[in-house]
Amino acid sequence: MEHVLIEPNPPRPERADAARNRMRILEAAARLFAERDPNQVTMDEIARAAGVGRGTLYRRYPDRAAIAAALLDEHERAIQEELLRGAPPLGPGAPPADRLAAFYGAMVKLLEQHAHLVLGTEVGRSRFVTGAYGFWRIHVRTLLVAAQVPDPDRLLDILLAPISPDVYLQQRVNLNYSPERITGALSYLARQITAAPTVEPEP
Amino acid sequence: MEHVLIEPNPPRPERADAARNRMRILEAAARLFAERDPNQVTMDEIARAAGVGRGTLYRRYPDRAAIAAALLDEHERAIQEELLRGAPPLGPGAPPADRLAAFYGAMVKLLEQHAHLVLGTEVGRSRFVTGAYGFWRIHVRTLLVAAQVPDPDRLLDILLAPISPDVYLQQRVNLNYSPERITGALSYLARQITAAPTVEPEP
DNA sequence: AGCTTAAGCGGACACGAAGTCCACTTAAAA
DNA sequence: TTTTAAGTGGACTTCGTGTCCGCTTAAGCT
Repeated sequence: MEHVLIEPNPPRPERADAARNRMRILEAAARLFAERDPNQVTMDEIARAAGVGRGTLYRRYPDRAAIAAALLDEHERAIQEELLRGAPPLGPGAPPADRLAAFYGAMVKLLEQHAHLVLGTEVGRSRFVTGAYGFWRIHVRTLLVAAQVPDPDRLLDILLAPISPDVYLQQRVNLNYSPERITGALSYLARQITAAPTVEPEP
Repeated sequence: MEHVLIEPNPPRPERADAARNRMRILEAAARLFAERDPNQVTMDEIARAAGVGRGTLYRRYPDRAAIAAALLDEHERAIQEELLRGAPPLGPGAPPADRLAAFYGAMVKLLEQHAHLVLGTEVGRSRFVTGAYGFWRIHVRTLLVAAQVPDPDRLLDILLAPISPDVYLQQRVNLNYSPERITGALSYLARQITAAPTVEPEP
């Protein structure tokens, strides 16, 4: 007996018109998201801007968040690649404190360009279930372990909280802080958190 | 010439039926918010649960956020009072590191009881424009100044980010961390951030 | 007590967005 | 060319929001 088929559902290649429409949708959505608060952009608008029917849009993307996630995907992948195999201090080789600071720097750069999009991906509590969030989490964990921070797990979500899109926009837009200033603050946080503990942990 | 009237609009006392309905609304909303995700509770539901018409509800509260804010108000006031005039380490008198840790502890306690409500107050980016947020901000600033942290302002929103309701619920519900563990992590953060800087600031 | 007035009330209504459904079209394999 | 099913698009249903306006009633005045 021979297993010719291993994949449970052999994925048919995408049809030509489907691919064309997918591109149209992504382009139209990118444009709309850029010029306005993504959460105010309606699915209908995106469909019309893409020259596509509602049904077509919903076929692939169940909501705005899915579209924003698709648009964000490549940028996030690029950073993930650099974290794993790029040059220090972002990639391996530098001390944990420097790498953590560099990670924050990369996230600020990402947010500076695409904060709208990241905000657009947030539907309810969705941020934490994204694949990307899990990746950042693991990365930070590795760095904290390397820095010998006690009980690193409890700190992960706390350290990722400041790079949520709304906190970033609060600092950037409402308070008019420069990206450099925010990066500086996060570097400070990175160094202080990876420094030797000031008090002994409970016995 | 004598100023008899200083207040520009002498506020008439609330009418009896109005007061009664306000209480009904608050009670009904508290119940609904407690048993379900506040953002899924509709204004119409609240009105019906309170035995009140839609118009009556909208007269006082323009949206869910306003109701949640009203419900939260007293609790937040209580904490603010303690921060200003309570016993150390929450109130004045203790070292800044301890006070910051105590502040985090108080916020965890608040979130533990009313995370739903705090979540309910969030409509769009509203969190940062609340009066309470401004208060926490000033308080933390005072502590950082006392601890001689360099350029404290840049750190304020970063240090408040971990006590946003969604980050708290992510740790508490999704990850099943105990409140004590979260408090512990935040205490660690408080101590490390107020400790002497590990590297010199830029010249 | 009766009268007056405006705050308060509540339900009907208009509007807009979400999401579904299904008959038609068309790419691509046979 | 025929076949087939993926793909399309727009009409339709459902649901929540917020407003509007005629009626009710608390409370001040005489």
